Amino acid sequence: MVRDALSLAFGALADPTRRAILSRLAKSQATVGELAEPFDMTMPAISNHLKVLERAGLIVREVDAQRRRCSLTPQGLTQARTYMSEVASFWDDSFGNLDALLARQESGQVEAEGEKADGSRSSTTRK
Amino acid sequence: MVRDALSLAFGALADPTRRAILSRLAKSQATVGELAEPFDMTMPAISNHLKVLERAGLIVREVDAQRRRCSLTPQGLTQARTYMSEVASFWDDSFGNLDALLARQESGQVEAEGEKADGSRSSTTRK
DNA sequence: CTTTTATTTAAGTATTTTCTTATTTAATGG
DNA sequence: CCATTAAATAAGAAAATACTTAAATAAAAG
Repeated sequence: MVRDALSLAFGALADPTRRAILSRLAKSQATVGELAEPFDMTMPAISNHLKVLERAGLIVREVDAQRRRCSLTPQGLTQARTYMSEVASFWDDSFGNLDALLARQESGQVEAEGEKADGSRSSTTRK
Repeated sequence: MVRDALSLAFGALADPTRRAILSRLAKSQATVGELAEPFDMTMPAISNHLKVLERAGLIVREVDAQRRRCSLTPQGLTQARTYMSEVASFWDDSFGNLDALLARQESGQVEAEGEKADGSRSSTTRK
């Protein structure tokens, strides 16, 4: 039940409503009500999405009288991007040249393959 | 039930076992059995994780006799990284760097405001 | 052929997630 | 004070996840 930070961040990003909220917040901060407005969803549902985003370190909420002003925070996103760069370094030049990767992909070139795995025993059922 | 590509990718990344599998595959491709080996989990469980990673466009499986050789594929990861860069552009490089934001946040100043949402009736219950 | 190896599919269950409606908290404004 | 506004919490239901064991498939090896 105590998920690690990366799982929380990626889990939070795995939902279109939450991503839309983040995109909205990338433009400017907003109150809960303002964030809820575009969605056909009740406030408690949005409130819960915001809780998920907050626990993931993607947003922060500051109290302003009876409103909660939400804004983006770098933490969660930074960690997540770092992890992805590590995995992507397999293709990705020297550790993080996204543009180069995008260019390669657009031109349909996918490279990779090459190294062989070592030998190892297998487990069919339980361990 | 038909999730969008980004949700599939982030959802796939939101699990430590699957991330470990990806990290392993970033070193070299491997068979299902080899991938299962480090985990205290049955083969069907791993098989399902691989299915999730495949549907997310993070890995591909090629048949080699009775084994399935798994390797990373850029698609899913690239899309996910692109999305994150967009959100992160709020702070990030070109659009005002991270340090600037941190400074702004530490000093309690949160910028933004400015645009007003249009006439928005609040919805306490349903919409 | 029959057995072994590698992996998937099927079926069932426990847990988590994502919504809902109803209620509560708490600050503002008359 | 009392009504309104803004949001969170509670309780509960439906669906999705992440496992399990058992059985099926399919190629390789004897």
